[in-house]
Amino acid sequence: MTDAPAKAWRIVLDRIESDLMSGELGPGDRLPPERELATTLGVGRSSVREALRVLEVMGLIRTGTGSGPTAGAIIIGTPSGGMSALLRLQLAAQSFAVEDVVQTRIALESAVVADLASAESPVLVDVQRVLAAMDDESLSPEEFVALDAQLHLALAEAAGNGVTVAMMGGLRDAIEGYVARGIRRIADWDGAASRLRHEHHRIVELIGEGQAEAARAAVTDHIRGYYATVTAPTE
Amino acid sequence: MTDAPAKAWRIVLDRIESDLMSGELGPGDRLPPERELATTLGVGRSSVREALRVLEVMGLIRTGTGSGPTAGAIIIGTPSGGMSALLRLQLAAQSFAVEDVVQTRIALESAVVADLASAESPVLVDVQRVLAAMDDESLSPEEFVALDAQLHLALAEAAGNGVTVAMMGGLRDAIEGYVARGIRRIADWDGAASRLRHEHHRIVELIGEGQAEAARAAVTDHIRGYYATVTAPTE
DNA sequence: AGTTTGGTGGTGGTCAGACCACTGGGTAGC
DNA sequence: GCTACCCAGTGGTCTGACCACCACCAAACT
Repeated sequence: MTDAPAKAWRIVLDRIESDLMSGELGPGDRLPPERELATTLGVGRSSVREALRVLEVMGLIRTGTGSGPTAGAIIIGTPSGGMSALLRLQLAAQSFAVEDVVQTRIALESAVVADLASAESPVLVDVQRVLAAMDDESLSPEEFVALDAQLHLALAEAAGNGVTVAMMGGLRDAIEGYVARGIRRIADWDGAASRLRHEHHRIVELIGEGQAEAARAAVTDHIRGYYATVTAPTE
Repeated sequence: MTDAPAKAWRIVLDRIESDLMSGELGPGDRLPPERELATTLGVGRSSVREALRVLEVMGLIRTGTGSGPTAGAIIIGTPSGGMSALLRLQLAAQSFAVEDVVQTRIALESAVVADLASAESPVLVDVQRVLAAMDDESLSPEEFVALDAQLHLALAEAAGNGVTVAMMGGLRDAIEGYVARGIRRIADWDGAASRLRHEHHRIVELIGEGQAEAARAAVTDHIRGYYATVTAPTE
């Protein structure tokens, strides 16, 4: 009873995970060809492919046809892709509520800015660059939203926490559909954009001044107001 | 050039995601049989299986053989495992650092306790139950750690944020291996356990008193101390 | 009648083989 | 020397087949 026959695809997945943890495989390395993996592990090629598909969607590998350096399954760490795919699907399955996603985003991002504000000399060049780009008042709503995503991600990256970056990116991607739908319903877009710009500048300012708690509060209000704006009906 | 031929398995994945978002599919529903999906979408069964495998690993569906209510691919209501699988793999691939995972866990959990402390009358029955169970001094380290995981998860569940619950569970699972390895190296286990017990009680106490900031600080110290204990060498 | 037994159909799980598209390098021809 | 072609290796896909499993049900048995 205890020896449940391991599913073939799980054998492959476990083996690759084990090789990753032992250092046998690392970023940039190429996995053996599917056919070779199949014979080596004693499973069918289709089972190998099922495992590789999981790794691909989770953003661990990138597959390419043909020959040469870009061909084959290559280990490449792109955590954001897998995270957003996971969150988006669970959101679609109604396992997650949009409100919870927003709240979690606040929790993460407020920690990020508080961390940045407490840092000696945070590196905010990317943040400042995006911040300046957003000051262009001729931006379309879509462009503005895209830059907004970049800005918040730049903040997370400045904090230097890869996990938080991935999670924040995933959370934002997951509800991108909701945001895009809400954007078009905003009556006073210029006013809303102006307010968001001001809040962005204020947050970065507070970080620079080292006021962690104030920055945390500002980010909380900013995000909550952002989603209130895009979800609230105009009528 | 613009019409990149969509990969067959992505057709399946997109279709299922679309059906989920439109409400065509929901928790508890059963997906069509693999063979039927294949003919319906005009792809091979192997491609369908690759998509289903992704959904399964992500914790969205559960597959079962035979016939009856447990057979087929069924949409899971409460997701679990997907997040931990993703984080564990990314951790293995060195895309994530353990330190970042710990830091992110602190960000989430401190927000949870602050939220609970600010709540009118948080429902902490589960928390209290686990807390009491952990007072048993005859617990083995393994049992203690398992209960510890339950306690922290119970706190997240009390806050009522499904996303945070999933993320915290995933973060903890992902580094379970590190914890388990570190546990065995602790010389003064009884002392460490005693300290952790005291901190747990203190945190719950602060929540009850509505001291959000103090609870946040206590949780931060608690988690950081926890990982410092299990990662620090005994020598 | 009630019970046991065996069949039956539908499900996922797996494998083997085949073919295609793509890529890069080597080779034959110019 | 240069160009064009062919070739080998890779992932991507489909097809067909077989197995294990399980609920249901009819036939056989008691």
